[in-house]
Formats: sequence, structure tokens, C-alpha cells
Amino acid sequence: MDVKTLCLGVLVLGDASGYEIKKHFEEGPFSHFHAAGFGSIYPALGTLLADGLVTCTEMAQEGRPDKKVYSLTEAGRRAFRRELHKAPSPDSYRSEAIFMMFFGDLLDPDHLGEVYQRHLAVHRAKVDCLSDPDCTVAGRDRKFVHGLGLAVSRAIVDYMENSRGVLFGAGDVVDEDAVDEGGGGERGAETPRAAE
Amino acid sequence: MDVKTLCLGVLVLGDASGYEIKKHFEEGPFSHFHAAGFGSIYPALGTLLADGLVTCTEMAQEGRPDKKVYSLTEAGRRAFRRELHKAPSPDSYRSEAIFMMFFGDLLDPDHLGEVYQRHLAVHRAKVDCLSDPDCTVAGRDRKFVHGLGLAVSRAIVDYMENSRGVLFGAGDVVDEDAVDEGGGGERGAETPRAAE
DNA sequence: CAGATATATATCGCTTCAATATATTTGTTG
DNA sequence: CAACAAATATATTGAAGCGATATATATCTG
Repeated sequence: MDVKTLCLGVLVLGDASGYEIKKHFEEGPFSHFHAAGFGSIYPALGTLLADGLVTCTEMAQEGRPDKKVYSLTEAGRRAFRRELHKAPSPDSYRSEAIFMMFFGDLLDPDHLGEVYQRHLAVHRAKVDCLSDPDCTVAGRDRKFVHGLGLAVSRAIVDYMENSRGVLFGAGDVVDEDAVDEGGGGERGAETPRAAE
Repeated sequence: MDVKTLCLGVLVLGDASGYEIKKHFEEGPFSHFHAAGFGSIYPALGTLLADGLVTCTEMAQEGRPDKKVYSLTEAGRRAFRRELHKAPSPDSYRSEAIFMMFFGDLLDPDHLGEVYQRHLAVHRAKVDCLSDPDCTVAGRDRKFVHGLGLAVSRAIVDYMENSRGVLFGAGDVVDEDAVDEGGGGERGAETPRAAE
């Protein structure tokens, strides 16, 4: 399944521009199980347009740059359903943070603590986001997928909180305040201190 | 973090050939959170060799084709530790199966049931594999990562079993024996013909 | 008023992936 | 025992995708 199909999937939910499609992968309901960057979305939309699977309406807006809003055609909808009926390729999960923790014995304890805290913070933020009532979705299948994402993130948070000692060794607990956010400045909300 | 670093990580665990490195990503402890194919492993090993981060011993074995066994050099070990101290890039999880279930309303009910059963079977197999005492690893950090993988797979299995009704709708239960897989076979099992 | 952030599209080069080619041995099955 | 499939082992190639970057403008923040 390529980026073309992913784009068709977003367009099933409603018309969108390339920029908005990317936001769907970053923030929307797709963010838990797929991703795509500009470098693949724009060429994909070009191909889809050439193949007649989408149409494009240029919206010259005052202020912001022109917006190219893409809509699914009937042929596009059919092509999407056809793709959905193929056999799914196996899941792939990649986590550099977990890779680093796996080699924790080679790591500077401070850095290990930072990687651990950051990873935990990311998944806590995900739980918060998915628990937010604003974020609820319509339709039984959407609800199912939403719940699955929440269950996984909760499992990660629970495990990491309860098995902290396995990673850091009992009696050798790293000072938690030392690993305060400071310079990183990405999406991670402030780190609520862990259970102790 | 590129494939070169991933290969160095495998070689930290012990000398290996390209073929064996790939098996580590398919079956070993890395399989839960990373992957790499031949098309990236062999070029990566070539670069590492040219950079002096690994050495290569050609083992002319009777029977099977020659085996090129790679070993980490001191420079390689240093380079690996340096890489490990960079900031990890965010996790990425991609699942075509979940994508399909998300659009379950557009799917043939048979195909939806198949995708669901297959996905559940894959994660049940993962739980079995990780619960197997043969599979236990040494070292507190390895144990931590191992436990994390198990926790996630368990959460997926539990959620999918308990929330079956959300996806399929109460009263419209799909026959379970139709797509049963048994415990043992993992990905390679025979493909029951899909719709089309 | 400066600088950062958000909206919006697009391209380039490098990395990575899936498929395929080659060669040999071991296991299976009719 | 011949025929075939599967495992062991390395390598290449073409296509796809990702990260970084360029461009342009508007709004928000200090």
C-alpha cells in the first residue's frame, strides 16, 4: 500500500489540500498507525490527478497562498476499495528510543534517563490526546481503531511506570528532576513527575 | 539512525554475517521494534568495512556458500556509542491492517473478518513467542525491552478480543472457525483466497 | 517592529525497500 | 532416486519514500 492509497483514504473523509492531508497524518486519527511527508504526498497527488482518481480545484484565497483542494472521483473511490481488498502487508514498528534502551548498558546514565522520560512523556501525551472527548470519532470501525490506539499507549505508559526499576536497577534510582525538559522544546507537554 | 548503526548494534551482540543480521531483525529480540532488508544491509556492511568500523573474515565452509563473518572493531564500538547518544527520532508505527479496519464500512464483511483474524493471530503468536522461556534475554535493559514488547502485544490481543463487538456490531457475529489459524503458524501460512 | 509560527506548494538527493539473480545443500515426496 | 521445495548465503537494481530545503505570505508573540 503506497502513499497514493493513503491519500485516497484521507480524501474519503472529506476534500483536502496536500497540506491538510499531511496534518491528518500528524494529528488526526491516522497519526497512530501511519505517516507520510510532503515529499511523497505532492507527487502522489500529481499522479492521482493524472489518473483521474481525484479532481483539483484551485481556491485563490485572499491572504494565504492559493489552496489546491482535491476531491475524490467515483473512479478514485472504486480504486480505493479495490486496494482495501488486497492482503495487508505486515505491520512495522520502529523505535530508536527502544533501540537505545536495549543498549542501556552502553549509555551514559543521564542520557538513558532522558530517553526513558521523553518516551514516557510522548506516550502519556498520546493517552491524554486520545482520552480527550473532542477526539472521539464517529462509526463503529473508527471507534474500534481509536480504542486500539488508546489501549496500546496505555499499556506502554503502565509498563514503563511499573517496570522502571528493571531498567535503572533497584536502589540506583536516577534523580527525576535532573532530566527536566529545558532545551528540547518539541511537542511534549511538561513532564508530570512519575509515580514514586 | 540508519541501517549502518542498526548493523553495528547487532554486531555488539556477537559476530555475524549479513544473512544472520537479517535473521536478527526477523526473529531475534530486535524484531519488535526495528527491521531491515538485504537491500540495505549489504551496502551498509560495505560502507562500514570501508570506514574501518568492522572487519570481515571470509569463512570458506564446506557445503554452503562462503560466509562473510563481520566483527566490530574498537572504532566501530566507539562510533556506535556516539550514535546512541544522539537524540532518538520519533517512533513510527505503520499498519495496513489497522488502516483497513479503520475503513471497515467500505469492506466486504468477509475480508474485514479475515483482516481482523489475521491481525489477532499475528499478535497472539508474538505473545506466545515472547512468553516462551527460550526467548528470555540477559541484562536488565534487555529484559525491560522484552517486557515492553510483551506488554504491547498482550494489550493488542486483549483489546481485540474484548472489543470485537465494536468492530463487527452486536448480533452480526462472524463465524470464528472459518478463519481459524491455530497457534503455531505465523506469517507464512497459506493464504485463504481473498474476495476477487 | 522583529522574530517566530502557521499556511501553502514544490523539488532534490540520499536512503531504503521489494524483487530478483545466482549457487549449493538438505529435506521431502511421489 | 529423481524431482522439487526450502534453507543458506551474497549481491544488485529500480522504484518508492523521507528529510531537508526553497519560496511566499499572514498572523501571533514579545
